[in-house]
Amino acid sequence: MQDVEKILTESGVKPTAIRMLVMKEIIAIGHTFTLSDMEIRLETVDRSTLFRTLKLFLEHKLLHEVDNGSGSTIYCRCECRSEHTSHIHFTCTSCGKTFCIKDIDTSSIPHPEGFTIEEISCVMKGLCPDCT
Amino acid sequence: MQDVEKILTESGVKPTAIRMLVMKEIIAIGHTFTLSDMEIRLETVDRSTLFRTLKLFLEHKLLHEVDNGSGSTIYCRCECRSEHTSHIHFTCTSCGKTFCIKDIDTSSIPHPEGFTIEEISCVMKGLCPDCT
DNA sequence: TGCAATTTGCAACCCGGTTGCAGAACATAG
DNA sequence: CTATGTTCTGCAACCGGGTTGCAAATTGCA
Repeated sequence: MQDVEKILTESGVKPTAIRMLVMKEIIAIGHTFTLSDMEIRLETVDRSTLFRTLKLFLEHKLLHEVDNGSGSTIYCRCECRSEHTSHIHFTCTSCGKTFCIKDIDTSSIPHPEGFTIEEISCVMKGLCPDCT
Repeated sequence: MQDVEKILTESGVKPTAIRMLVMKEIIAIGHTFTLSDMEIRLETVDRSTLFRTLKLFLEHKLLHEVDNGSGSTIYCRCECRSEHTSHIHFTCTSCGKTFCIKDIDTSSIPHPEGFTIEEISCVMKGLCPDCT
């Protein structure tokens, strides 16, 4: 188990009991998750507190957001959080997990002429290696 | 003005007054739109009726859906609706319009190893030619 | 220990999407 | 032209995710 308190303080987040609990859970989950996932796993913690905690983590780069078009925000704590390359995400239609595909950079996607690109969001859906 | 009634009947949609009104508005808009856009433009028509009408149009391939991660569904009636290649979409951060980029096929995006791809959703954000 | 600042929980709201239901419009048979 | 069954529409209400105001609890520090 990584030192949760250290992770928080190093990112400038005051390590309250709840925040450490949430970070511990994030690490336990391993892959991506939603606010609802967290609500279910940490029943004792209020929805709004979880929301604010995850928002704080986002601001401090402890997490990043993935948009897979499901409508609900997906949070992800993967190693790429310190890098600045934007990458593709993959959502498995069988197990529901979302993955960061770190080895494909979005800059390898052809750019349309006449448009100035600021951000690329690319999500693939299908079967992950475990579900194939 | 294209013959709205003909467009509907040819797709197997019964051309009621409201449906013709909606289709006329879709053509007038020209680019993409949301349910809320339509609500504002056709104030006299009920939200649920518009919702059901657009859903019907989707089913009959008179429209297609774009997911730009905004949470709300974007509808689009572009020429590509008859083609089966999936393409990239672009949302302008200045004027808010969403465009279908028909000349870039999503199959040109590198695929990750071990994953079976069923669907690719790729949305770029930035400035459109008009706003650059 | 005491007080100010921060964090948390509760309740409520917003917004987009969606549904059940009843009445309106329509189409068809007699 | 009327009666009947079907389809369409509007209303009201609900759902789920996100978000906020506020008061109570907790925390940090003098």
